Amino acid sequence: MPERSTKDRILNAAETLFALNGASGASLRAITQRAKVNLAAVHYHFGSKDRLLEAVLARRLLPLNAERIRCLEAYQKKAGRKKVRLENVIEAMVGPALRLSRDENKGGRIFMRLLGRLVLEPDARVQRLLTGQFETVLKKFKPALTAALPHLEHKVFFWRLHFLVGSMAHTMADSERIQLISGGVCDPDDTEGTI
Amino acid sequence: MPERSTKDRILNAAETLFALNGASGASLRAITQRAKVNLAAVHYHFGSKDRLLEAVLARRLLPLNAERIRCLEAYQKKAGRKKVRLENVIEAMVGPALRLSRDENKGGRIFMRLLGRLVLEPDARVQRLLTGQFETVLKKFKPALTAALPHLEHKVFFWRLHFLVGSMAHTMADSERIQLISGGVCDPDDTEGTI
DNA sequence: AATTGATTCAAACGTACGTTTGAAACAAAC
DNA sequence: GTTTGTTTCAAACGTACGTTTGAATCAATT
Repeated sequence: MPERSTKDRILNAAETLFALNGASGASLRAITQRAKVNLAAVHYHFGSKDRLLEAVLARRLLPLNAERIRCLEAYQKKAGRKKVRLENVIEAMVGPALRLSRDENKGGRIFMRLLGRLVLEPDARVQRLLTGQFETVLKKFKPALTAALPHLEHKVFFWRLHFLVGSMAHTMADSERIQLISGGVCDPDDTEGTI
Repeated sequence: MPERSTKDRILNAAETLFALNGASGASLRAITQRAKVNLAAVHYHFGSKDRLLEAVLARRLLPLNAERIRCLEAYQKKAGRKKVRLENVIEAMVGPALRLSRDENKGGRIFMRLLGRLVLEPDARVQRLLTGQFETVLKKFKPALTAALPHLEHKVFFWRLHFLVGSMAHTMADSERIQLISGGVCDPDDTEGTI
């Protein structure tokens, strides 16, 4: 394997352990040990544990959300004056995330699992981090979505969105449980089936 | 207010703080302080923090699951040789939980929120605790459910169950987010609407 | 009043954590 | 070869946590 920089080794180890044990459950000592790096390196390169988590998120979330917006705008351009079809709006939203989650060498699955966990994380700073990231995307998508679903009440729309987020978070965070509960009938790695 | 026993005061404080801050995020010091009880009282009455969490869960989960099974069996008795209708099976599953969540003086809402959080909690012991409780219920409900949905593949069935659990967990744990994200259109306290 | 058992209390213990420190190792420029 | 700035390292610091301890308090019994 190619020797990566200290910074990247820390980011990768942190991503994995944050995903497995939660943000407060993964200690810097465990992370630096896994990354084969000195404990103080985290504070040298990132400043604190919180900022390390920020960096872990930003590394994947910034490109992901940029790609989502890029996709949506491509559909909007293609549609011209007409509204974008619902399935395309959804594709622009979910597609980039799924493509990332499949891109194993970019740590996709692990990151998705981390994301699912963090959505339910109690910590207030984590929540601010996430909603801040998501709000910019939501702002872009909301008009397109409401236009594509004119017959739907606002209320119903938001509830559906809410349930969808919950399902996604649960699916991403707990991909083992369904295997256990279903007695092995369902395969969480079957990404196509999941969609 | 009626002065309750030390044990109950601890259970109530623990339930609230576990729900607000997560199982590992709520310290015994914060719990005992809220309960106006000495720190050592937790270990005297419950033995350890883990067993305190168990007690918090058991206090509500045992009656809840018993009620679920009781409801289902009542429907089965009424149906005689015929199979129980799907909506009744679901009522037996979700109804008792919702009735509990509405029963404010039994701490329903708080406990539901705790439950939603714990489902996504990384900790392995917590998971074993929950799945252990849920399995007995699932065993009772599975035949009734598959009978009520004969046309559905096993695979699809379990996926739907999985998504449902995720939605419920998210809804129960994060009742504030939908208000924030919807700009106040959705009211998380509107239990009827939620169903 | 004395005894017993259950409960409460303040204080301490040991451990794990995030963070800080100051010196050592390293690399590049002169 | 010396200097300069960056990166690594072992060690320690302070804090918060779960847990333990042993004495004090309380309530009921004899």
